[in-house]
Amino acid sequence: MARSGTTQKVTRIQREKTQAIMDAALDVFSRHGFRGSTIDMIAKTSGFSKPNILYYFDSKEAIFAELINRLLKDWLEPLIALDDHGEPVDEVCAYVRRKLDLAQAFPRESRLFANEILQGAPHILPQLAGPLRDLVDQKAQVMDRWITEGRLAPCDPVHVIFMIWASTQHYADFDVQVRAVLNTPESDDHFQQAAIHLDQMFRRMLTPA
Amino acid sequence: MARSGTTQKVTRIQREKTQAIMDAALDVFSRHGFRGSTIDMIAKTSGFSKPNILYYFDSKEAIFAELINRLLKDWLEPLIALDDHGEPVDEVCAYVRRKLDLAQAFPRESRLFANEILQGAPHILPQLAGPLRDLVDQKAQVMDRWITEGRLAPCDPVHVIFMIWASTQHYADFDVQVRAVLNTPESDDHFQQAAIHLDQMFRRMLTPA
DNA sequence: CTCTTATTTGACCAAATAGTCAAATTTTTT
DNA sequence: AAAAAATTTGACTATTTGGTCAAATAAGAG
Repeated sequence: MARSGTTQKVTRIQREKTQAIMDAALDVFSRHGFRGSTIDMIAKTSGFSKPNILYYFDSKEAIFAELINRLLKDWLEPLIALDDHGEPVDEVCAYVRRKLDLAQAFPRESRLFANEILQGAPHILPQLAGPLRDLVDQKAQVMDRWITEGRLAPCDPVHVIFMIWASTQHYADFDVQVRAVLNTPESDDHFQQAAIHLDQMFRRMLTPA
Repeated sequence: MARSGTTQKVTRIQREKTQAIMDAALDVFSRHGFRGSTIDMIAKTSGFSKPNILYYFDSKEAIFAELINRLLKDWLEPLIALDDHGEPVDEVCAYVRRKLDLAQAFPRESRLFANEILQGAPHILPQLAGPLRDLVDQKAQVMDRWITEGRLAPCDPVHVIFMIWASTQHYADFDVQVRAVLNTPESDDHFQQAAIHLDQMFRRMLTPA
């Protein structure tokens, strides 16, 4: 018996299988969204039978929920790491860089998140209005202080944060479009270009006159 | 008999109904993506019966295709309007403004497009690699000329365009998240804030030293 | 090795879904 | 007002889908 959330010895097989299933599910959900994905797709991708998958997870819903909850933690981390004792412009640019690296390293996670938000965030709206908002407010306050100290150019910190999210995640979420426009079906070269571009731009935006 | 694409007199009812169906379909597809949407949802949203919808469109696929093809035209227009005889920074900022207005006025279209790209652009990849790429290349050349003339700050024009797309569409596609973070469930106030913010930022990015 | 527990799956079910069709109804034409 | 054409829909089919279950198999404890 696996499944239930009660305290129970977790076998090696359980650990490995749940991980493999979640990995396959990430593949599928990130491409097709929740409603567009089927357990059969996850079964095929992972190589396990459908009943076997449902032995480890109660439902399709449960797989998705588990995925997105783990995701949210990693998602906040780069912003948490923004250090109010650091050099303002460098700190923001370092944050941009961390977000871009995350988009490059975890494009599936980024797309999963984008899909969820596009569909109205049915699973994580509370977390957005709670922990995420609190974190953004807190870091926006830090940036406001930097502005009054004349160490950061005047701006609307929250919208700057939106701009960072948008312009970094774009390279993961709109990957296909980026590749089509740049005519680079293979290779991740454009991430290097993007890193240079974004650093340059955010420096200009935020360096005090 | 409606349906077939051959030349045929189009009745008033045909015009009105196809329009109503496409409007309902936009609602549904933009929220759930292609695979996550059902003809029944479109039927319920539009108030017509399912067979009635299939009287006007050959298939679910056909409705989606029609929607996304019409969309693509409107999508390119703001960039086409970027005038190479205008004042560089003003031109780019005007483009930003047009894109943001579009995101505010047509959020469903923006989400539909985002959904399509997220899923790998199965329906419009050729258009991205064709007309879109050509247009972007052309406008990037204009911007490159402005840079050599010293009328635009040095930058990578294509990535600037990506940045414009990302940061404007963010307000439509990630609407739920924006509202959650700003704590403004109602009202479109944040679009006004965004307009000011984006104009300020892109001016700083692109005004020559 | 043997007993117990954990894992795996083929066969199945009920609901949802894309799409069909003939018959009924409405609109337009004459 | 008829006749012809266009529109509408209830009932239907075949397929897909989320999920169940009992029986079979594999792992682990003693």
